[in-house]
Amino acid sequence: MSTQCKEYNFLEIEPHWQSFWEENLTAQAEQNSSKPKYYVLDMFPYPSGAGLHIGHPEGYTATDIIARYKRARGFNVLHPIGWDAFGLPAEQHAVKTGTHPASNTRNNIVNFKRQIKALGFSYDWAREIDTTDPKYFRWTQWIFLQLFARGLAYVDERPVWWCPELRTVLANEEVVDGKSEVGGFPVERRNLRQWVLRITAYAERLLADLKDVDWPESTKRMQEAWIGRSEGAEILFELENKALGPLKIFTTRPDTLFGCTYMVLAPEHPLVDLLTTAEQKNAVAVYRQKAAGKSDLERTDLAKDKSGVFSGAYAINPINAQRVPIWIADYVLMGYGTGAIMAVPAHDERDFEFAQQFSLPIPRVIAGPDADEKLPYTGDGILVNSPGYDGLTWPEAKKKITTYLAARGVGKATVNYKLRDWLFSRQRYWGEPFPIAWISETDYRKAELLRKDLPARPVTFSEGGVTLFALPLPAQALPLELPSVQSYLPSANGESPLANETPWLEIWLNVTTGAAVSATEPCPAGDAWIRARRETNTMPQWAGSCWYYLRFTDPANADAFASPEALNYWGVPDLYVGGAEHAVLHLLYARFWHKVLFDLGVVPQAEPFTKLFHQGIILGEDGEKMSKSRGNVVSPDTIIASHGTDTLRLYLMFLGPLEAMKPWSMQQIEGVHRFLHKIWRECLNAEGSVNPKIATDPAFADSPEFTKLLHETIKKVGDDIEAMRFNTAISSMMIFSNALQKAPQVSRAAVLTFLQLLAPFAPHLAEELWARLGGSGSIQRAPWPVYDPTRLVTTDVKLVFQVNGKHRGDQLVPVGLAQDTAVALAQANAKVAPHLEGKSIVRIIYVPGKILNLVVA
RNA sequence: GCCCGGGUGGCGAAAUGGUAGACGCAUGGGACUUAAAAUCCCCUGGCCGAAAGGCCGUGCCGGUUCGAGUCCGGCCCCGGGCACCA
Repeated sequence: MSTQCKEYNFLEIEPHWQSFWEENLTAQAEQNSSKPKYYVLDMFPYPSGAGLHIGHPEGYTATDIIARYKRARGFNVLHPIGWDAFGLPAEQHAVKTGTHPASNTRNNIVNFKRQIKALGFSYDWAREIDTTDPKYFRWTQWIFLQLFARGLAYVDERPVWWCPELRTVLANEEVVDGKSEVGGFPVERRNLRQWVLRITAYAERLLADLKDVDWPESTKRMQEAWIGRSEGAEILFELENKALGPLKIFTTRPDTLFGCTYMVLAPEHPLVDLLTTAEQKNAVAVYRQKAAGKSDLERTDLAKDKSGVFSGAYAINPINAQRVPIWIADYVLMGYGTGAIMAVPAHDERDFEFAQQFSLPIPRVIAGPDADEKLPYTGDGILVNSPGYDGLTWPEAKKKITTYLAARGVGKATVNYKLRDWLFSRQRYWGEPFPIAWISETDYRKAELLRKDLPARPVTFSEGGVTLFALPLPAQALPLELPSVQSYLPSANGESPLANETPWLEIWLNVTTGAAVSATEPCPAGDAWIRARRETNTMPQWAGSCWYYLRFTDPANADAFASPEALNYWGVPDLYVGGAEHAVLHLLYARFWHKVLFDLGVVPQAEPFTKLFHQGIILGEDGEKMSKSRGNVVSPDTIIASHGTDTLRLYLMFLGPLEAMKPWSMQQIEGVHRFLHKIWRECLNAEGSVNPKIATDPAFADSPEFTKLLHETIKKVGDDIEAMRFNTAISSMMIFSNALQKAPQVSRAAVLTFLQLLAPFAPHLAEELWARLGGSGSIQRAPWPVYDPTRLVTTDVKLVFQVNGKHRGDQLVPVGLAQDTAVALAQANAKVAPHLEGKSIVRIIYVPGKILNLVVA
């Protein structure tokens, strides 16, 4: 049932059809369908208090068009949405107001949902998920247990980014230019007990499998760079003080071993204290302290000035037995390789700078093609000053020297990655609690007899001389829910607010069932009960988004994160759309978890996101990034009220290529709005009844040109949707509507077909006009129009005449015109002839139907 | 510094190596109207020209080609990412 409005009253039409669709379940994915499946997914939003940003509907409109198009093409479409609702802003709000983050989150979700519904997206709301729902995070915790059982989770005291303002640690990736990504607060280094996930164990596969996914090349490159694989060798340098054992270094250039004139240890290197000589002790201690006080920002940003201090110790170069001084310098990072390097100043820019500063020798061992390149020389070349290896090329020498060292047991070829293990804990309240209890060694030994899900090696942590063992809760005890707390404020020493909740924290734990009783109560009877303290850290926001795309296939399942049937049928998203800002973080973490699940045999594919697309950023009208402070923010709510969501959707797609960064324009949106008004007027007269130009007689035939254009438009719109070129799809619909307007009379069928093309883009208007023109059922259920290739055939084409490559004229000619005839026509053409006068044709290039180029001299 | 994108009218943009500027916006002119809005029609890359027409034109310089926005080489500018990773 359509509305009765006489004019294009989008404020009446849009809510009308939104409730119609909601009541008639147009968007729900079918269960047990024999249709082919299509799974199209948006990156689900964090429901912030600020509401929907204009960038959200950009990507969401694109996926909605695809979803509606695929449904019309006979696919069973899964198009879900949910909430990535754990996270810092909600918690900071809780800290400020003292209200539970859950209630704030709930309010935000209500608002987001209202906004998203007002945009008319065809999400399957029956599959809505919320990462903070215990029914959901139960499975987040379950996946963590799988990682834990496989030895992929461990605890480590390590220097981490601590943000005093946020009172939490942040992952490397969450720190930008020495400030927190959220809020932009300064961060500092602190040593804290942390959960860490062994993502480095998957480095090779995360890198190799990038070749199998259809992603933007730039995003693949970013992940490649992030993983940062480099091949080289580990080499052992004997120390003069043999009692200390060898010094292990990593280098990608074993071929330059003869050029090593000093060694560098990172200030944090464990050997520093041991090998520093008495005379140097003071200087080294001072330097180390200074280095420790520097943030990484200072260590890298002020990078150009190298600093360091001599340790007083020497190592022996394994290739030529030379004595090499050992320096301590913070340009070597403890976190990469072995935290120690051999310095080859002649062929490494950093070593060169350092050597110059401290007047260390810089002997050349690689000669480039030109006799005397300036040092440092990092290019290709052959070895010199390397007795026994002179004259070899770089790769040959690399191989030969590595082999030589390996044969003597002082070196081996290795691969290093920049990728570090993933810091997985936050000292916060508003996140998934770890399903872990800390217990004594005695109790752990007992648990080992009762439990089969413990890791091969126990995860332990020592503090104040006591070693605690990490016992996972049994899966049946999940979810482990958050206790209610008095204060959401973390303690200043870096412990989560959960650490203050003694009744939740200190417990009697049943090892086999995971049942818990507060330790203030007497210990329940039975052997399985032990004393335990719960883990107080919570998981980072990334956890919930690492696997949500799997939950959508079977969101209500209480026995598994999703059933094998659902996972087999729906698989992974066929298309995943979201911002490029997640190029490394979310997308890398999710790939890691997916591969773990794949290894467990619970998901059938090795990669989660086969096809990925990033929508571009929409700038303000001033061409700057939208921001409150600039006052150039455009809110979807405002536009929906002034122009309607169909206009907004169409405009967002018409702006330019989806992936491009483009400025918003209030003038341009009027053009798109007029286009929709025009379609309305062509379909309906001022009284709101069918425009008399639309032929009611089914025998009425459109002109051949009009029919041809219709079929061209069907083809173009379909092709463009498939290729996600929505802007040109809309152009072609505008061209058609211009023809529609000029035609004195048109068939009803042609107009209905056109409305179907428009329907994925402007579903409300299309549905309304479809109903008023007597289309049967919902336009959303009508099968996608098929173009007739025979209608696209043209008999006459415009042939362009060129003389010496310059356009000189053109003429309408029959398709498949013979070359001789074409040349004769050109010669006879009044505009072409003068350019041929007095000249002879030396060459003819004829592309039938396109161009005839006469080369004359 | 390194790795990706991208530079086309007044503006957003379009163009399997084959008429550069489709489509839309804006500007100007006209029709309708008492008037306005809305709508419709026409013009609109630059220069020369009364016109017909000509010349130039896709960041810059060169090259390949009958023909280059598109391919190749070298630069310049803008945006994004990485950045002492040995």
